[in-house]
Amino acid sequence: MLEELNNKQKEAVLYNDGPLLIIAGAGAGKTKTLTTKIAYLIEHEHISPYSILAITFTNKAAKEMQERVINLVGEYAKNMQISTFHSFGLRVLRENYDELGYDRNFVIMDSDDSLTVVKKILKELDLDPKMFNPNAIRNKISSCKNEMISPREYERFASSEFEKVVLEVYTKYEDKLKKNNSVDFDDLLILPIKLFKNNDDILDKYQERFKYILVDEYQDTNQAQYILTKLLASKYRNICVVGDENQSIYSFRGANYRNILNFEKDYKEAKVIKLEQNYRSTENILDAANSVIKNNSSRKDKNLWSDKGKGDKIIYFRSYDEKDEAHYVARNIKKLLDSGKSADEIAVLYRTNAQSRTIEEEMLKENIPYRVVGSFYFYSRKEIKDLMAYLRLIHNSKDNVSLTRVINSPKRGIGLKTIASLNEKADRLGVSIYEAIDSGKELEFKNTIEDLKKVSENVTLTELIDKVLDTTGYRKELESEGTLEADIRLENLEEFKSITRAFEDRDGLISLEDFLFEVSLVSDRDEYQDGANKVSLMTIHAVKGLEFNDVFVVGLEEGIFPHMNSLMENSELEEERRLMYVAITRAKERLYLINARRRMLYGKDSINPPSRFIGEIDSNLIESSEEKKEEATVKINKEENFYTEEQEWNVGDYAYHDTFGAGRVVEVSGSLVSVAFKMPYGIKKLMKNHKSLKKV
DNA sequence: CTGCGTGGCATTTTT
DNA sequence: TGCCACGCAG
Repeated sequence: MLEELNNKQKEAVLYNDGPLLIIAGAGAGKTKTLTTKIAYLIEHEHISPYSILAITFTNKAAKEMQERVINLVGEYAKNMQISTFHSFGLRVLRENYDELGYDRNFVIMDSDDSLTVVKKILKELDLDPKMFNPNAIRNKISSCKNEMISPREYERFASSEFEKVVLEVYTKYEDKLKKNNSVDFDDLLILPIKLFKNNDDILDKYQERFKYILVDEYQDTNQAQYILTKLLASKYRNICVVGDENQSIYSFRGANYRNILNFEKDYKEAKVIKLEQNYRSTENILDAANSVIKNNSSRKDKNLWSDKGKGDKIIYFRSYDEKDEAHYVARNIKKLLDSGKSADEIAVLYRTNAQSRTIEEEMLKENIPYRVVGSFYFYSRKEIKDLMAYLRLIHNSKDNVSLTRVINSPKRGIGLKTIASLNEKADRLGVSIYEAIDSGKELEFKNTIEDLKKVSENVTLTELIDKVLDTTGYRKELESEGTLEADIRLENLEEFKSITRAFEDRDGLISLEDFLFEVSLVSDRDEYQDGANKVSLMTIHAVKGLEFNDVFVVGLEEGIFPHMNSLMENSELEEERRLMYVAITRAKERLYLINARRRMLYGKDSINPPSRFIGEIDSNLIESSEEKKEEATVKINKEENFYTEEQEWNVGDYAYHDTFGAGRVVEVSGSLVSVAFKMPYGIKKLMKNHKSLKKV
């Protein structure tokens, strides 16, 4: 078992007495170390799998880890608990819903549902959603919850008008969820904490059960996850966390990489082991990653190295526009495929989902097999959400969110007015909307659901779905539409049935309850399957933990990557840089960095200077693509026709100069502007309308 | 209540 | 650019 490990990894596997922090750089064999460690605990330390809790970042990672441990020690290992924080929280909740004041059949609301609730509350409060962005409010509520700030506590912080609105919405939001017998994602972490804090005996039970706790991707834990871990580990202190602060990319949803930097303060007796040998990438790629990340200030010292040799240089290509960029990517992927490389080993990475579109079009044109991971994933499609809402309603009729979603879909002549008055009645009587229904077309709807409830007791889940689609008229409505779009929706519903069937094949019968819970926590990344023999298109956030021979990073422009919204705060810029670090370290053999001189953005043409991250890579590691030179000359000639119109300049504007690169206007006088460029150029006086100077 | 058209608008990353 | 909210006519 230990043979395949290096010394550091071995040390990490063998140390099982007390807190352990494993600092593992990208590609340093972290998963291997963790799985071997678990296997070792079971086989050599004779720890019951039942006492082991391992937390991973995705459900898929959990499943893989479990499989690998089973391979090492056999089926016996099935009894261990490997899950994400959220699934673990759900499990605790299902075992203790009563103490927390929920009904057995509570439901989980996804972020879309939460947003719907927030919008609804704004309406009830008669607040203009244009003045108070529902999304921003939802995010604020979520971050409060993740930092364990209750509405009552938030009262002390809320001073601005926006915050006061948040406070009001937050209070109502919590109230509504409870009344709906539903919980949101954040509750899955917070409610267990509440439970443990208020019931020593229950906490003790879980501490006794999970004597060994392992947490992967520790740099991405938020406050709630941190506390949850701490509570569980505080008795036996056998806690092992693994992470890399350079790969912390989720602070926007409350992750705090300092949790990893502070581990040694929390556990004074902690042992620290660094895994610094990278088994994934060539030296050039690693050097590039290191030279980028060293521009960040707060990090633990770490020195990633590889014995794979220098390898190919990093290829940089500056395209004319986003179409040209996509074309370049497609052409080079074609070359790779023609030379016998597998599509599985190629990835195109971008900062924002919106960028996938152009790439996708080009892949279609060039007939390259591809898949887009994430973005518009299966469970967020309208027809799937509708079907899910029906199923939830059958399971828990108090679920007002699901009810309002489907009460008029397919059309039943129940409009906004009817729903509003039902809502009001329900509020008045202190019951759910479902319970408040007693007449009209609504009653027909209610009867349909009642019938389905009875049906659900005697049929399999897959059969139930057919019944739902038929008796509600949902299928019929789609069929009568006859559009291509409707056909796709029908196909998706069939696809959904094959998922439920797979569940049934796996576990025999699956109950509606188990299914709803299982499905509400699948993420888009969980859909990612190996061996599809397709090129992967995904955001850098989605690619974490994966690796490819050839990686194309597109859109490396100021304002896109690093993203516009992160330029003001240094901490946010550093997060973008970590994102760049993650992107680079996905590549095993070849890395392509690409950007566009101009690009359509929000319907407008915009010109962006190259990303600063490119400049941070030692230039001797980079080779400019050959194609660049030919194309660039052609394109530059083209460009000259475009930019001769008057340019208005103001102090503070960002500018881009063909020779001097990115700069910022420091003075405007007459027909001249003074622009501060990066060293060695410094401040230059230039003609306002010169072709070489563009506003960014 | 429903369907259609328009105009205004915001656009990061997601368990 | 594409989505969504809104207003209007049937």
